[in-house]
Amino acid sequence: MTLSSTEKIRQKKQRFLDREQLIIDTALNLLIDRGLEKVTVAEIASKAGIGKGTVYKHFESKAQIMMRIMLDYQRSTAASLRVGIEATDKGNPGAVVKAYFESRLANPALDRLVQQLEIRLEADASVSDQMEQLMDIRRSSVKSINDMVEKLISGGILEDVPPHYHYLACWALAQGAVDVCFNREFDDELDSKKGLLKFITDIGMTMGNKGQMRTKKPTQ
Amino acid sequence: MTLSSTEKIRQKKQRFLDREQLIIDTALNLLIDRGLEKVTVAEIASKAGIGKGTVYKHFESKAQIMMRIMLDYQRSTAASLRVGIEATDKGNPGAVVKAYFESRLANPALDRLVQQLEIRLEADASVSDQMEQLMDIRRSSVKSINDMVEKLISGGILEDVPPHYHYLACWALAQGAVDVCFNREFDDELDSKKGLLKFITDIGMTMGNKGQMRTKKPTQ
Amino acid sequence: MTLSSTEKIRQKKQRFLDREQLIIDTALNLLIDRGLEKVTVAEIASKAGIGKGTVYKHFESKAQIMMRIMLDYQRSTAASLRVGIEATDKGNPGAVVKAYFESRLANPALDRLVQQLEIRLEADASVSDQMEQLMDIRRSSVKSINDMVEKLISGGILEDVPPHYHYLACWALAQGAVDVCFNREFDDELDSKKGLLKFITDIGMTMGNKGQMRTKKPTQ
Amino acid sequence: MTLSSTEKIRQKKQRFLDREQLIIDTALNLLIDRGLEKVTVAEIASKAGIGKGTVYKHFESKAQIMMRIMLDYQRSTAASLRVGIEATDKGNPGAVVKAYFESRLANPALDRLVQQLEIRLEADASVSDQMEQLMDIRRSSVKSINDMVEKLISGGILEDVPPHYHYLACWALAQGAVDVCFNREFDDELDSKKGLLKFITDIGMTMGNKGQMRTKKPTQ
DNA sequence: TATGAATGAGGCTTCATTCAT
DNA sequence: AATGAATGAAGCCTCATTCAT
Repeated sequence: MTLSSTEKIRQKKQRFLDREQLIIDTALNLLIDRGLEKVTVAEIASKAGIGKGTVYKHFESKAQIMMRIMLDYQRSTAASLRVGIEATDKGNPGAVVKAYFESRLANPALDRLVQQLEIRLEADASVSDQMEQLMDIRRSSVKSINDMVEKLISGGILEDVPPHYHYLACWALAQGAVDVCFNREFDDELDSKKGLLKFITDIGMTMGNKGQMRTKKPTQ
Repeated sequence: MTLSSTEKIRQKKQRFLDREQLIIDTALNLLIDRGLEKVTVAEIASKAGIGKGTVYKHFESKAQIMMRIMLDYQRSTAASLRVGIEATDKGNPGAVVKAYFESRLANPALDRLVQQLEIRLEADASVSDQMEQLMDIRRSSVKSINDMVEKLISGGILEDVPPHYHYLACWALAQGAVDVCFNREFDDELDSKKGLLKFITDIGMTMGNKGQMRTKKPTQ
Repeated sequence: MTLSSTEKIRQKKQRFLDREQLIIDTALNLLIDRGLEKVTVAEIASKAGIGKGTVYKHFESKAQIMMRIMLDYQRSTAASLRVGIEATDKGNPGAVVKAYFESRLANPALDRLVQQLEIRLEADASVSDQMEQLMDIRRSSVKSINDMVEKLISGGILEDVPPHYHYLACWALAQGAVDVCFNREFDDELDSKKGLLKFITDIGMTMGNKGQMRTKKPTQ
Repeated sequence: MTLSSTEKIRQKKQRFLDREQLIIDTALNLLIDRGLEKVTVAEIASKAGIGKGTVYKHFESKAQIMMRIMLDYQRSTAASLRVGIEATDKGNPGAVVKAYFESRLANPALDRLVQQLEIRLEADASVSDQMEQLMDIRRSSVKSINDMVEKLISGGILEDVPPHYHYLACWALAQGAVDVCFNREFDDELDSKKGLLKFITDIGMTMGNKGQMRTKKPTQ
């Protein structure tokens, strides 16, 4: 049973792409396990079972591998968000926030890694193009959220503060929720962990909601 | 007017300690300005106006300098916290949280740096002793907080969930608040920045308070 | 109209040879344009529109490609020289020198490249066989020239110094003329360039002539 | 017998500079012996008996070492030339040319190496500053020569062609003379070598002279 | 005591060559 | 026969740390 020539070529291409994904996955695992600055290209290659040179057939540099991880993650987060926004549009006001928290908390280690990567690559001119792409995706997500927030403010559901306050407060809490997973006081059993994250997510979903909080200004 | 021998020795010690502080301060500034992985010992020495070898008279290694920055910061945060706890004991329930947020948001760049440093040094055996010290300080702070939270729960002020939920939620939000300062969507004018941080701090101070939120469970 | 089997094979061989020439030509252009050490086999293949593996069907190594360029050039120079020698034999004493200069100055970039290649490959054992071939061609040329020079010395036309002095002086000047084309002080207009090269060639044609030079302009 | 502190510091600086010269010398020898592309920084360090890192205390990069060799050589050639120009000014018309040939032929291997280096570094942006310096020195030399040539043309000593023809022709012949030393037909005994180089130098000193050359032997 | 020159392990990247398809 | 993905030796350079002065 022979394969056609085009079929063979397709298979080859697929193997090539698979290998690319293998590199990403291996790099991702190593970066999460051993920390941003401890992982070398040689190690990625060796753990992926390929030669060092092969890595450079797929990526121009170590920075590009990292950048790719960031972009993949940003795209996946943005997609989750879009689903959440659609659900909110259909009348479920908490859906965006929930989607947002869920997508970020689905793999806290990855989320945290991506934060580290962003700090690391921020000033790296060699990936500025991809960084710009990433910012584009993010800006587009943020815009969708802000549009939605404005609607919810108009609808009297959210407190009337500058719309991005809501987004950024939510971002901040999610960020903190991610980090809390790595807090050393938090080596608890899984149940407790889930409970806490739900506790925090609930805060995220209600904070800024009109009426429910701040019946009294408690500060100062 | 000659100085006594002991006085001379005291002066010498003081100069030595001043120099040590100079190294710490210089390292701190460089680490904040140029990022964790870009700063070399040579640079610290040069910017501090001393020789590289001198740095090693004060610190065994680069990691020890970083560790020292962490310890200093942890101690200062713990002190602020103690003040807050005392105020809360005297009947101002929000004071701890406020103190906590204020101490962490007083210098977000430093707070963030210390987070980075912790990740960086977590697995570094050469500083495990100091890391243990740091954890001791932290555990002690956490214990004080949890004690207080338990009182507030008993007093019906805070929601009755495992006490450390309150602490960790608060920690998470503060963490997020720190990070939000470096969010690229957040290059706003100062006023807006202050407003947002107050918005977030207020959330921190009310979240978990009984009665005010969660009159309806909004999730699932 | 079907082709005979031998015809098909001939065509195939021709295509193979064409491809070989294509590789040589592409390599040559790249080497001249971008410099000896900047050109990679991958680049040659890509610019020639063939696969990297194919290059290795034609040449055992990168060094062999370079060697081939040298041999081709040496053969072509030797041929020009033979023509010049014949003309000199027929009574035109300047013809050899003129032919020699013209063949080397016809493409100074190529001549210079070949010099670079020779330095590069001199000690490369993997091409010592071909290098020996090249030396054979060269030795044969030199012998012809020396024979001729001896006749011209006997005939009282050239100064009576060891015959190879004349050849080597001529070689030196030609070498210099080639290099002068790349001298940075020499970014002149074309006219000036031509004038200078003629000036130098004239020197080459008269130098070592007995008694006097240039009482009459001897060229064209 | 103790040394003063300043004296100690001076010694230290001197040792540092000596080491720098050692690196240059070692690099020079290796480059000449084994060819431009075969020499690695590790090798230079090892042959100089120092660590690899030490090389980088003295030079920013391998290219800077090469550049330094070029600059040193250019400066030394320029100095020889100045002496020759002064002698010519004092009434010895051949002195410049003689000085020029002698300085270039004093160490043909070095001269040739510098030519190779120039080709290699021409397009290297990382040394463009030093390359500019080098060109400045060279331009200054060329200007002095052209001034002198103009005087000699006015004085009826040199043929009336564009002044830089004389310089470039001379340059070309010197270049060729250098290369001839490495010509494989030229593995002669030393005497023959000297004779040939004198033959060529004489050509250099008479070429372009008005009326006639070599009615008298003009050298030495 | 303070210094900074010296060190070399270790990181990233390139590229000639091989070989399975 | 043609291809190009895979390989890994080898090169350049950085920087934490040491140690002689």
